Amino acid sequence: MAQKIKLSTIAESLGLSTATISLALRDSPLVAADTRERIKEQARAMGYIYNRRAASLRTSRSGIIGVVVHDIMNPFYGEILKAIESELDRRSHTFILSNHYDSVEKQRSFIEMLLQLGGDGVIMSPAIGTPIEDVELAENNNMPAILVARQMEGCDLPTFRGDDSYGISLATNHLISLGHRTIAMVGGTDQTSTGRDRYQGYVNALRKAGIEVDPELRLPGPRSMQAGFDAAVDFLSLPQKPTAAVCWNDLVAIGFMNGIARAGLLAGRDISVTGYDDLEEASIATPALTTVWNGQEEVGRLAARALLDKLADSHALDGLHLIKPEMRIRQSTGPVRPRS
Amino acid sequence: MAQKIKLSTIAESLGLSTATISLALRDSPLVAADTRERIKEQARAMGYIYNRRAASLRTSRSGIIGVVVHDIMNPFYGEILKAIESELDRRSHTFILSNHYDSVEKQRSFIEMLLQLGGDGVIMSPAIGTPIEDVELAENNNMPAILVARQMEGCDLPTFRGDDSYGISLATNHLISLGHRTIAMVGGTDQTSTGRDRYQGYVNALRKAGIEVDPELRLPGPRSMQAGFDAAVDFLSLPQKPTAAVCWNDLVAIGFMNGIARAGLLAGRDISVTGYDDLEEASIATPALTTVWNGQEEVGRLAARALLDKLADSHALDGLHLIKPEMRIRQSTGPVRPRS
DNA sequence: CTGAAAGCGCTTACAG
DNA sequence: CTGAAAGCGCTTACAG
Repeated sequence: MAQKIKLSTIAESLGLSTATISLALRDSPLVAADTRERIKEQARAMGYIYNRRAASLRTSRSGIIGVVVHDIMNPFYGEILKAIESELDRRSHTFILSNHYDSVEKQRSFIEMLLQLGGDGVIMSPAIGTPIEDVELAENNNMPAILVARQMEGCDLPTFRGDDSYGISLATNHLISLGHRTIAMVGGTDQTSTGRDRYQGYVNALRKAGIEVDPELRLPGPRSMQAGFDAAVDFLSLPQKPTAAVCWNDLVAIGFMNGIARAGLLAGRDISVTGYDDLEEASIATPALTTVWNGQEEVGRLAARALLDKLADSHALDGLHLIKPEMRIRQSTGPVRPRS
Repeated sequence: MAQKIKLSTIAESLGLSTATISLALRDSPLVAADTRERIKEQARAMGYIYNRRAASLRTSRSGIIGVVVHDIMNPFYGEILKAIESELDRRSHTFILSNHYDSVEKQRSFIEMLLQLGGDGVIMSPAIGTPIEDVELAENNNMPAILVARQMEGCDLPTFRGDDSYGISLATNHLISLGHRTIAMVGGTDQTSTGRDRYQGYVNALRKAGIEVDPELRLPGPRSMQAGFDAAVDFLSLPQKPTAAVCWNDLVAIGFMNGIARAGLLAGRDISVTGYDDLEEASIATPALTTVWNGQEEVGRLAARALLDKLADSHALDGLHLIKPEMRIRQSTGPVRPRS
């Protein structure tokens, strides 16, 4: 390649100053329209590449937004990210993505890296055990943070997530209305706000229906397809012989349906199964999965907007914003059939 | 927050020069060990944040690597990304991710953005129709590019992908050895090198076995679960009544298995189905999917290493590097059973 | 409407 | 072993 083209290269070639070039390239009305055009044309012709680092050093705005979630390969987060992406894209922000895999260290080093890069803000689904100092690190260094999908105790940051307790009670009530009385809860953990809320929603729904809560019917575990698949074995050997399973999410539910299928059992006929999230895959699964729509796109979109609003420093929308989940009834649930 | 801490803030507080601080923080042996410790301690205490933009402006190295693929939500790319991530992480590079969704424009604006940010290099799975100029744009501006999963004609850049033609012939031969003679190919497009190679591999395997190739048995389409699901309907109404389907990838195959299940047909018993990629989900699917391991982790890891090597400018590994696929036989394929 | 000059926060020869 | 000074490529008051 030839020599590096910079503002001053263009300026010299046109007999103008760098100030004029800089203004013209950013469409400033301070530069005469025809001068502006001439400059832009020349920049194009010379293959000029705007140096954002230099600009950002000067303006202390980088146009970079960080996003860190548990695992981008999980379609639940994928759908949130997609919404964030399309929202940021239209406002020409760059977004930098990272997984934290629930490692607080990995998450912290991401935040530090983002600060070093001069990130304008960060959207995060906090890792389990995130100390409040880690989000304060961002905030204190002028990098506002927005939380998605998970909540943090004692933290007033704008937070967008589904109403898990309510959502899971929809699923539980649906099963109860089909006549199920022995209902297991498969997957999840008490270590996240989501986990606690979902279990609580399940418990509340049972109690309200006058069904005794049996802690042994809870099969906690990871939130993956593989985990659901594995849990099927434990489920089938429970002495209580549950007739239905409220699964933590769609991935667990799909894995679980595959798991019981290996034992010759069909979801919706032999065992009723509900998911959570309403991923694209839910309606394709066989049988089609009864699940709870959890508003991932909504969460992503609102979070991105909240951040951009905060950067444009309009009014801050601190605190929790709950998205109302909705039931999606399909084929994986049906009237109770006693298990032999 | 208080006032911004920079090198000079630390320097003044310690009565040293910024040069010494800068060197000490980067562990230069030019600074006495105890001075170095004192400086680091002070930096920590003051909450100093290294300004990478400033450093990068000076050194013209940013530590940023761009990665752009069709769709990060596709687990095939997800597995490649995971391998790249773990490889880059250990060398403390930041990676910026983007989807191009096969839009050449979106891909180009990503490359331009990366150049503006001073990206050190880019790993890409080129969008359909990517003009050679777009990768040259990167290369000419001193940002080396590495290709993964897809090849570009007339382009000698280091490229890492599976041997698609060979891999699909493994799947086809497996079906032929089970007695299948009427084998459909489901999903895929001629617009990518991968698509052409896979179709060719299928055609070659059939010819070698003396089976006539019937173009109507090809059902091209997108490479998603939904597409496989939809294709099942077309497949079942083919007058040739194929007994087996070579699917473009695991997603298509899983969707396809679900699709035929809706018609009461079981993969492996009624119709034999093969996938491609050997995603984590393949072994969990019911029936477990017979598929072809395509070395995603291998592709990601090698690509990341090749890029880092190129940046450290050791020997360049230009040209095509094929990963040898391997057959994974599970339950979704079985001996031919004539369809009524 | 355009230009001269300072400064963003680093790193790197060059001195000492 | 440490310091003074220039410079990376922009943008932004400030003049004119």
